[in-house]
Amino acid sequence: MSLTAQPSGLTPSTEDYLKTIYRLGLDGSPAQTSAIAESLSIAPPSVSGMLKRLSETGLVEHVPYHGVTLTRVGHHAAIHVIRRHRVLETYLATKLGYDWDSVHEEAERLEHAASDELIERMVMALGNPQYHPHGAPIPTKDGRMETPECVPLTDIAVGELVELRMVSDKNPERLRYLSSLELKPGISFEVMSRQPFRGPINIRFVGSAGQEHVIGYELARSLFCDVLGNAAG
Amino acid sequence: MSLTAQPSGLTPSTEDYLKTIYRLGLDGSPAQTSAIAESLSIAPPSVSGMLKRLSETGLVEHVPYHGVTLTRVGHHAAIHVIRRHRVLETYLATKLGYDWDSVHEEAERLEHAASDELIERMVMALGNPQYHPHGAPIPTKDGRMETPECVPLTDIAVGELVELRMVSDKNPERLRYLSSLELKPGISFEVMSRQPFRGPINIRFVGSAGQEHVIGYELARSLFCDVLGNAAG
DNA sequence: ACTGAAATTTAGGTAAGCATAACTTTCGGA
DNA sequence: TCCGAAAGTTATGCTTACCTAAATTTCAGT
Repeated sequence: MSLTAQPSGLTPSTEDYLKTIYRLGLDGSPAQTSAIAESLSIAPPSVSGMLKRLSETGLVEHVPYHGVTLTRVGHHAAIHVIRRHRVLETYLATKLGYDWDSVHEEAERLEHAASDELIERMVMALGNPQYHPHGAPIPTKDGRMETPECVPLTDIAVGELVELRMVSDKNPERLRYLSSLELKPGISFEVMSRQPFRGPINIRFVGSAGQEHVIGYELARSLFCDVLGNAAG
Repeated sequence: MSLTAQPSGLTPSTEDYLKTIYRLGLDGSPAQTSAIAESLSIAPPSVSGMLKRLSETGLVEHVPYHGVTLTRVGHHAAIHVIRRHRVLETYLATKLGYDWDSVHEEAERLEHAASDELIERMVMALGNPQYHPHGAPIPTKDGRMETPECVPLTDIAVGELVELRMVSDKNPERLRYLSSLELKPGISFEVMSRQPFRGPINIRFVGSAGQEHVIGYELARSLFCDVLGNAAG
């Protein structure tokens, strides 16, 4: 009994920090202390303290007052956690009937407790999936992640025909709302019109029904799409 | 993200203590500090400290120098953890192809992270099982546990015909060994002979093959059986 | 009843992770 | 260039949960 050490050898808290620093660093710039603090709902001084420890263990490169980046080791560990998280989400949604919008919270806890063996067994049971239910890519076991060339809906011009690939939102309410509109990965639609000044975007589903929806700018920023072509063409 | 609090509201450590105190108190006597310490691989003074905290939160009744028992609340929490543990073990073995002997370690970690919703979804997927792969009963959602009237193999007389119900051992090597002898819950055998002074016990499987095995006393203590009747009768 | 070994608790210390309050650094704008 | 707000860090303290060493309590055997 006991031996409640994490399979990864890292603490849950450390894994959460690595994931967050990874995500905030995706644009190429170092992650800021305050952004990490906000993302994890932790006070900034606590983050400073943690960054010091992470830096000492060689997981991150911290330049005081100038943000933090992952080392090669830290990057690898972050990808590993993200793989676990996304496999768990996929498994929960596919095999255990979880709603599309409620898997995140459960996976957030299990990702720290699940061994690699469990994750690989789930991958096998799922038939080696490439994408998870929100459309995000699942990193491979050896730490590579295909980054599909998709673009936020806010960057797509009127008249374009697109396929929704990925919804990068963690708010269950918003996910539920999108789900209620049938805005799930895989669906195709056309951008009908756009209001200026970060205004809402009008879309129409491809197909017989051809329902129209108005999407607020904020929400549209988290809808990533593949461009299929111009509807007029 | 973050919000890595346990679904139960109790810390993993607390849950481990409650499980252990439950198990050690099954014989009706209070659990001793040193027994808890040994079971959890923790130094006795650490256990004393933890018992104080558990006592203050009302989960246990601790009489210093005289052992500890679970309060009603603590008992309920312990059963809850055991249910989670056994459902997880059953699910891992049944649905994800885990070996009979390797589920324990994985369940030991997941039991602290799995929400009630996950556990109930697993129960549904399994078709509401009554027993887990080692034969131990799974407590019901409302905290009741059928205690089958089974007896350790060491208490069974020569000539009795029994069915193996439950293997209460956590050592993977021993479990593997039993597995290799086909000594799994559900199998029936007859007690052929017994050596005195805690000596080994000779058994023969019921059926065409009728293989015989010699079981050491220590091992036999963890094999719990239902008595089916007298083979000679 | 007493005594000594075993069991247990108390005393004091460490590390991880959080917090708040106070200080320091950075950087844009006058 | 300098100044002040914002961002970040240091200082300090808390809780959980572990440790070792030193006291204390219990209890069996005389």
